[in-house]
Amino acid sequence: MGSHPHPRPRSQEHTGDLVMALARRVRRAYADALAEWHITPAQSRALRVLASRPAGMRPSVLAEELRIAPRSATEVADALEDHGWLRRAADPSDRRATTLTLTDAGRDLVGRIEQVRLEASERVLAVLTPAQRRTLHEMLTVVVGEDQ
Amino acid sequence: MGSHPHPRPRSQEHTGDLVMALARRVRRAYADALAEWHITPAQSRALRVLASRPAGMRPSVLAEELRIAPRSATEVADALEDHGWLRRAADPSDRRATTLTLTDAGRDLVGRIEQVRLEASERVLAVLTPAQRRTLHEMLTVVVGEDQ
DNA sequence: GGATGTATGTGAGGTAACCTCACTATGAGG
DNA sequence: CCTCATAGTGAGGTTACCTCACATACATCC
Repeated sequence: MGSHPHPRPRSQEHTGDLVMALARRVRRAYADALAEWHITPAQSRALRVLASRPAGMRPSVLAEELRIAPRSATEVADALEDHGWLRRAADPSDRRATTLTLTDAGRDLVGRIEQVRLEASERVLAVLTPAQRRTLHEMLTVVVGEDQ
Repeated sequence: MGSHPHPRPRSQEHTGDLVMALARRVRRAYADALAEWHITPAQSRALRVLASRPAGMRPSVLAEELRIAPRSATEVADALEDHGWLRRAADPSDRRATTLTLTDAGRDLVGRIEQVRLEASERVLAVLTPAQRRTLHEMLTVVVGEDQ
């Protein structure tokens, strides 16, 4: 079962399908890169969100950022707290609320994750010339750019 | 809470992240397009695989194509059969085996799905010029092209 | 300064789409 | 014919999400 026995034509697929296929490849590369820390993609996304914003984020805001239900953000925060990458604290201004803050270990991890993700991304796109990579990056920025 | 209060810079994200962001958008567009038939993405992928190959495919081959466990292919086939889009039959040459064949309704559905998927894909990429879309398509073909 | 209504985070429990393991029925080779 | 491999599937587990209900706390209006 070593090599696939069907060199199927990719050319009939439309662009959206190619995007999905490439994304699958990138996702796999990312997952491999994250495996050493036993971190899931959702958790790494949460770490990045937390690092990109002032400390003391609320779980509900995290949920909104990750586009998941508030209840699910609690679970992601649980996991990160178990790993010691995040600390919960009471919000002094609202005693119902909790604040989420990265620990030093967590902040450190975000940097290292970003590095291996970047490398994984570059590995996937290595067949393109540098000029093509720039063009691709620009076009994707345009398409993804208009918010929402 | 209507519009997002943070026009965050996308420019710091690397290309792999942009690919993932675009894929999320395409996936959502596809899912919306498929909603009217109550079909999941996995089921639509299965339909396409079945349509792209001679009739009488084995569940194990379907599993391999979809890169899921054989047991999971059984479940996908169950769902498609429940919808009336697929028929199971005994394989005359091997009485352990089952063959999967699209019904007329199933084959018809594949065509209509392909149409709405194409439209969804084009809608997402509409901000690009036709020339840019061609370039993007070519580059993605190259990147995705080398099999495996 | 209570009553009323709303917002926050989380416990409890559900679901979809995958998984592994074990089993039955069948096929293939010595 | 005895052994071993293979095909499909039942049983049950896992993961990452979900909804609903609830305790607590804030906000407002009389």
